[in-house]
Amino acid sequence: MGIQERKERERERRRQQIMVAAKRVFSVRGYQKATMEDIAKEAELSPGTLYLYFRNKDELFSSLFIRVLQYLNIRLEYVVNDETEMSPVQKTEALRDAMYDVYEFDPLTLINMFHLQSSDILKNLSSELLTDIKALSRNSLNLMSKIFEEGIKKGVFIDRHPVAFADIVWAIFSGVVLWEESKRIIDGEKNYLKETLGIAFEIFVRGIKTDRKQ
Amino acid sequence: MGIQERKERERERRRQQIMVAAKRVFSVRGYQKATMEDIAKEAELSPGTLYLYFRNKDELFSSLFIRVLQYLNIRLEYVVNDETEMSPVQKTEALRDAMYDVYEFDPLTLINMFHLQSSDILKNLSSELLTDIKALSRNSLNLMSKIFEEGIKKGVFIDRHPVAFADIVWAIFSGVVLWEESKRIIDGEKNYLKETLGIAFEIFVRGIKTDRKQ
Amino acid sequence: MGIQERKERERERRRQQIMVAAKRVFSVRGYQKATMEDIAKEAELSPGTLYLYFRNKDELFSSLFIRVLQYLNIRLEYVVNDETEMSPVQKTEALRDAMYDVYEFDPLTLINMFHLQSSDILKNLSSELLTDIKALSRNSLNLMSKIFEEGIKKGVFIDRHPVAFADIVWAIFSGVVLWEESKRIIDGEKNYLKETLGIAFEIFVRGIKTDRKQ
Amino acid sequence: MGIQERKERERERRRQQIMVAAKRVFSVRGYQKATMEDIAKEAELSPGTLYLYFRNKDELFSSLFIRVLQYLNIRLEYVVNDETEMSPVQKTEALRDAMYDVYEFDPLTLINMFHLQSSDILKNLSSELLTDIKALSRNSLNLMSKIFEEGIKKGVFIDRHPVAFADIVWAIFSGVVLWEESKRIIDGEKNYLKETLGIAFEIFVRGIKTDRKQ
DNA sequence: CATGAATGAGGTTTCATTCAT
DNA sequence: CATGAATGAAACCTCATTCAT
Repeated sequence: MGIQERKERERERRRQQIMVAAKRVFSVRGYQKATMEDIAKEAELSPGTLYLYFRNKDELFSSLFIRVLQYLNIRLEYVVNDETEMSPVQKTEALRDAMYDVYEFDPLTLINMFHLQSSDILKNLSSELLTDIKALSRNSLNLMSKIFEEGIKKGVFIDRHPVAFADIVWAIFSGVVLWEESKRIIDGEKNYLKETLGIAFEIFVRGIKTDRKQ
Repeated sequence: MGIQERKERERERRRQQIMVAAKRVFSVRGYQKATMEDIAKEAELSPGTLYLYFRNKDELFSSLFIRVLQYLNIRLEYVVNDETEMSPVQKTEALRDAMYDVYEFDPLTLINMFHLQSSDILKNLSSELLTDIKALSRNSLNLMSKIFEEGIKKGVFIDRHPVAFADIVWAIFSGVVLWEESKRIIDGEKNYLKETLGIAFEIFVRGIKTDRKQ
Repeated sequence: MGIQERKERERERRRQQIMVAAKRVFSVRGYQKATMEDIAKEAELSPGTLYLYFRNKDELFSSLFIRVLQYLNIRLEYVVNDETEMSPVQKTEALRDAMYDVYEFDPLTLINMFHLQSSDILKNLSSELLTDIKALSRNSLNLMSKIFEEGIKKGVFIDRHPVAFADIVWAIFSGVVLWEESKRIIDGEKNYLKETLGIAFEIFVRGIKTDRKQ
Repeated sequence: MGIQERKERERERRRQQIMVAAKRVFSVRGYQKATMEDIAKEAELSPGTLYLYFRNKDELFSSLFIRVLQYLNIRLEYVVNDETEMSPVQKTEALRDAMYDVYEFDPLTLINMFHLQSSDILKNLSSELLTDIKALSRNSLNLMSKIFEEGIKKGVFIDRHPVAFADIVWAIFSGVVLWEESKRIIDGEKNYLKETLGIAFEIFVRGIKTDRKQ
């Protein structure tokens, strides 16, 4: 391992350290209320150091999205490229589980993604980051739609454009997550994400099957 | 009408005037970027006056939710208490249209409702307001679940707890709105909310019907 | 005096109060080392208040120039439009005295005007302010050149373009001021501006006269 | 050459290397906007290394003045000790050309010299550096005044104290440079330094000659 | 009741300087 | 000697909120 490479690795480690701290702070405080000083303190670094690794607060925030989207893509690819001869319906179940794991991987960053105020944030991103986010988003949509495409081809799912299905899955997922979270906030109750997501997916799959009896 | 009452009425009028202005400003700017001065200017009042009607910015913001929830309840009651002998499936279609109108009534306040940063906001609410929000939310859930209850009773929908269905409808709705909005933000494209919402509802209803042929 | 007018007057008074404070602080500290908080403290106001009257630090700084340039123009017009039948040479003496008074009016703001770092500042000005500064600068050049134009017409001064003369007067003036000031800084000695300026002007006028004997 | 001496020489080379880089960076960016990191990068060194050769940013900045003043002195000595029997008036022309070359040698450091904000800088200098600057300044004044002294002795120039003349030459020079620069900044036009300086000197020389016809 | 000028705490970001390697 | 990552003080500016009129 060259000295160059070691440095690069060290640098990456620091980035991760900061992102982990940022994730925690943003999760607890939300984007606006989280201060760079909070994050620095959480990372046990000085505020100035953060700026050696991230151009500004927006960019630090956004880089967290990338992590989640990357994880999502990995999980989806795993489902799509499955070698074990899963049926289309089984694949939707695997999809559901993948979505659930994505949520568990980083619940609060994910929620922040749906955060509309991010519109302001997105505008200020370096085009580099924005391009990455777009690419990852599109890729995950494409992967999901492949699942439905296959089901349609095999005559198991009704014949609608698979991307529309993928959109709806995304929407259901977002909706369940947000709805559960918002109930949790208002009521202080624990959430039933797994259960609700399960039912929602079941209903969805029932709705797109060509024949009721499996 | 007593003098007391007239005063109260006048006061309410002012509150509404401010809320209308606030809605416009929050919609365009988002919660954080909207300043109290912006809102005051929009309402053609002075900043100080706002504080005579709302304790602080959070409370003003939150009171907008009430408006949306009230509108939602009115629309739902209309569907539930329908006298025209609509079938359960027709009622779900009416429900879909109601949801769509709710979105149109005040798209951005609604989106902000799903806004997790509001978690900070919700914590700072007067318990009075919070109680109102909770009550209205529950009421709308109950109204929705009545539609499904009826469908289940009539054997048209599968036999699951109607509140679960209502939750899912809420989730689909939230998800479609947010997903469409976020795509609109990222791509700068126009949104297809109506279309996507239509397909999602259709799939949902297909999924909960006991038999394919109506 | 209408209420509108009184308010406007009050507002102008505050602006002046801030500018006076700013002038003092910039003079002592220089542009970069002077902080808005320093100025606020000097004006016995809070930092935020400064921003109600000036968009930002640059604009506050630049507005001081306007004051000096306005004073310069007043003095120059007085010399140019003189009714007392001064000879061209006498007018150059009046010009010299005017320049000297301009320096006394606000020595340090004037010095800051020659401040090259202001190049950065000038770029950030509102075009409104920049336009004012340009206009005032040009006007003072024009006024000065009128003095020389008259002398040339009367055959008292050699026939060169009067604006060139005006430029040189400005340059001599700037040069004397800066040179005196820099000597003062390095040596801690008192300055001899009046004397040096007097000699410089005398030499200048001798140099442009068509004939030694007046 | 002892090992001690070689080290010293090596050290001096490094200092020069840094100063050359600093000159370039200060020229482009101005004192405040130039960062130590910029300079380090330009010198292909690390920021820390700069501090092994210069106590701080101010001292690095000021050491540039020395270079300019040294060059000025070399040029002036060349004019004063001329062997080619130049007349006093010709010497003033040579002086003018020398001043012009000084400006070309390092325009922006020179301008920064007139920069009053440097007052803050000068205060923080090591007395060693300050002494050097003073000595070089005085020396150049003395050299210039010798030119005028000779002219006075020969009856070509009027009988005033030669140092006063030297002061005025310095002032005219400073003034022209700054005035030209500030016009360039405001108008974005190219500068006419050579031309303006030429006219100013011509007028100056005309003004101190005892007789119009040479 | 209404005003709106003033407040001042607090946020983001920069950069001269240090010090462990 | 040289490095360069890290520091942290300090600057500018915003804006929710107050209070004298």
